Amino acid sequence: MNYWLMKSEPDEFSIDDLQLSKDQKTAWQGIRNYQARNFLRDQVKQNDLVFFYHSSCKVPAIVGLVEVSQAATVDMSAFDINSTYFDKKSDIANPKWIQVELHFMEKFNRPISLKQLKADPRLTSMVLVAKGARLSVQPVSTEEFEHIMFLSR
DNA sequence: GCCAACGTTGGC
DNA sequence: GCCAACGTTGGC
Repeated sequence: MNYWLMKSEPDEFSIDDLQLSKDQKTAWQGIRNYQARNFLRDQVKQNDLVFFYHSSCKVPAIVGLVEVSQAATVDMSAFDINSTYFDKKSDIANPKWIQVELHFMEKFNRPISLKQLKADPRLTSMVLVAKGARLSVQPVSTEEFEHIMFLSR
């Protein structure tokens, strides 16, 4: 079992959008960064737990917990010319981009802001708080996971 | 909206 | 394969 953090801009897709969706599941499409793609392809497994992070918004924060309901499959949005995630250099005979499926678990009563995460001495080695960390799919250690779950209660 | 940090592209 | 130029991310 591994733990992850995945970023989403709430204006695009928020934890509320996921909770209110029909089956509370979403295809996590549009990852167009190789490091993030490699995590999705090689390490993110079914039943892994994922912190849902809101980025590029008023209060950047971990806002909830989701579960990987399906491991890596091909992200077909790369071949959809009408998709915002269309990648004209992507070849359907040799798919490059990967998606997973996420399932809603909970929305935190107490979201944990980036400010709070940065200030916490137990979280100084989190990928998220590292300078210039832009990675949109990133690993979370067991210790970090448990501490953040504690903070959310 | 600014801009620092980072990733990608492409000329050489 | 280097690296300057460019594009993107994302906090502030």
